[in-house]
Amino acid sequence: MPPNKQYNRDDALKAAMALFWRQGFESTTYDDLVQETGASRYGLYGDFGDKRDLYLAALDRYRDVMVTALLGELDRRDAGLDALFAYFQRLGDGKLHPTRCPGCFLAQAAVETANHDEDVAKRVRAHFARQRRSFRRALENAKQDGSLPKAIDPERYAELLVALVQGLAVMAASGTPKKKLVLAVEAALAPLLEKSA
Amino acid sequence: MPPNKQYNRDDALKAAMALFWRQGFESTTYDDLVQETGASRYGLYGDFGDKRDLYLAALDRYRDVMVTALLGELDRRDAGLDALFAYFQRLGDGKLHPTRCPGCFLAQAAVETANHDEDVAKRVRAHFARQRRSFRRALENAKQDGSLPKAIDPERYAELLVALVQGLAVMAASGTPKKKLVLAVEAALAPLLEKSA
DNA sequence: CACCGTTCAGAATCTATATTCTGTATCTAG
DNA sequence: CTAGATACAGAATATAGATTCTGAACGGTG
Repeated sequence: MPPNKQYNRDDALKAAMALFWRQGFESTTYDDLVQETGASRYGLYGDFGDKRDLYLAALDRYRDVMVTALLGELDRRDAGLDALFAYFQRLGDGKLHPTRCPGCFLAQAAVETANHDEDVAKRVRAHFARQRRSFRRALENAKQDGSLPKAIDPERYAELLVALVQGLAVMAASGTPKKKLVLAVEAALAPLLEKSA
Repeated sequence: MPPNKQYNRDDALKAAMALFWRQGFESTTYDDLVQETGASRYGLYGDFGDKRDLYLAALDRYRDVMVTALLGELDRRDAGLDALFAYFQRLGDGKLHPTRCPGCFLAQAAVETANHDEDVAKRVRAHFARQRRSFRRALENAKQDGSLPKAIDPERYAELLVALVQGLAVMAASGTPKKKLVLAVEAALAPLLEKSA
């Protein structure tokens, strides 16, 4: 056919991301990727390099598109408790998952590949750090303006929220019903709402 | 050499568990297992069956030995807040990890293999349910005897703790320093200690 | 001391998979 | 309309890994 490509690089990357996300790195074959992306082997190798390169590109896309959308206003300097609540609202909505993949791609990468692959490990650490920073800043801003109960320590609590999000990802990935996940989130956010009496 | 086996079935299973735990299912080759267990291919196949069978046996051993030891008195009907705190103490100690594998084998299985393999998924679900039950019972017992702040809802909070533990596993597996994990635990347990004023 | 069953190390096999290669169709440019 | 470059599908290659098989070593038994 083609001096003009038959597939779109970004669409292919999106599809590859979804597939890696759903199946993990090792269980996904290059044939799977060719099929799922609708691209040609030739095109994929040309555009992205080998399987691992494509995986890294998929992780980066996840960070840039999915994580960024999820964090939303929580990424801003002036984010407060509202932004934090909105974040967990979005997390539950699942509207950000048009791909219908449960869990978090980066959490999966943390468990499956970060051990073997330093480039993956770097991305995972950076992701956790970003989350931690966002949560902590929101809590500290809230502390400043007095909307946070005295008992809450921003640094500690940010760490708890980071762990919570990874934990939710694990549970979601293995089919825990959403209702239970919502309970966990409620329990985690409740202490932030108490009267600072 | 041998009408008498040269290796011990239980030692081999222990070693296989540690290896799967460290590397995951797909990244672990049968040769790795032969080497690490010190067993012979012949013996391993004879005793356990194929790679997947051995993996399932390793998961079961993890449940029976590691998880059981970690839960400890928290598994008892009359466990209370003390038992809960002791549990998290042990979790941090790492004394239960002679294998020096960070994270939780079952959490890893949840992410890597539960999707593809219903037998793994069953074990993962059962594990979560067991944790959930233990946590919840301890919290409910505490509520009974008045040692739990009114604001805490046992069901919700148990769910949070389950998610927390999985999250800690993810973070530990990807090299988050222990200090941060301790902060998360402190944040999660603090609300259980407040004056029930 | 010979035999026998058991277990061993490692070779052989068979399959799956990543990666590269080939011939061909297609489009654009001149 | 032709040349040339591009991208395609799918074949060829190469490698890795799971599983099975083989000949030999060992210890018990008569």
